[in-house]
Amino acid sequence: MRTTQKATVSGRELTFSNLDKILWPHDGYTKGDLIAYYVSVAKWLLPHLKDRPLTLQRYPDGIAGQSFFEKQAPRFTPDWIKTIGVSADQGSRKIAYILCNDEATLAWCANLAAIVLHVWYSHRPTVEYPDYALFDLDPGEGCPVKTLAKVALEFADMLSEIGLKPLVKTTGGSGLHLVVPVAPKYSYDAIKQFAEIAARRVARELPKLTTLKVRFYWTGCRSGAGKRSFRLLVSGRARGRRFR
DNA sequence: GAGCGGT
DNA sequence: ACCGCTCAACGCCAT
DNA sequence: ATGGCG
Repeated sequence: MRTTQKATVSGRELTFSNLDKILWPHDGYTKGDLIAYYVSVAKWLLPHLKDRPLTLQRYPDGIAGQSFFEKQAPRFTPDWIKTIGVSADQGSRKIAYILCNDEATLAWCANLAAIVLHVWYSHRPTVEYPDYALFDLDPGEGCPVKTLAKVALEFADMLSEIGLKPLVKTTGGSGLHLVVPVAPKYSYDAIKQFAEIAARRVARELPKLTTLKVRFYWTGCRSGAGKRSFRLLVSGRARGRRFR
């Protein structure tokens, strides 16, 4: 049986379903908990989502079940939810992405068991122009956090020297992110090229003879994977061989 | 999770 | 009424 | 090559 209940989120009447459905079987957290959590952090989260094309990663059967991604806003999306139509490439059809600009939209997404939210690196109205580049630094096997941090900070220094203002962030996992804000006036392609050059320089200039094993991924463009995204594997095992 | 189309 | 399908698009790995 | 997995 499917239980529903109405609730008002920042002035908007929403219908939630199966609030007691367990999405985290180990911890017992439910879909209701997910919604409550997202609402509770909305004040800090929303600024990062505002006006950015959103892809939902939904887990209707919980984190142990199968997930799926959803770019196109579902047909049943209420009309008060803002969307933005963007085509992946010239000539391909537009996808109407959700813009999660308010608490009610966030709660509505959470009700769809959208545990993970992916946003583009650009926002309306300059949706073709990223406002940051992102380097994902993953520790290779046996790479201690300290080494990873050292590399991140040196990388940041290099970028600072050419006038950028990079930020080093922790991630949910074991890696670090280097976020590099840029003026929204360069294409995804241009930013990608810059990022590749920067990553290659780091690979060249950083101590190779230490047992350093760090991977730099340019997960660049837009959200998650996609035609315009590009991954750079800078350093693998001994003496950085493979490139992609 | 929700809607759709086929049985 | 119920079932099966869709909902991104990569690289990588196994057939 | 093709298909499944993450």
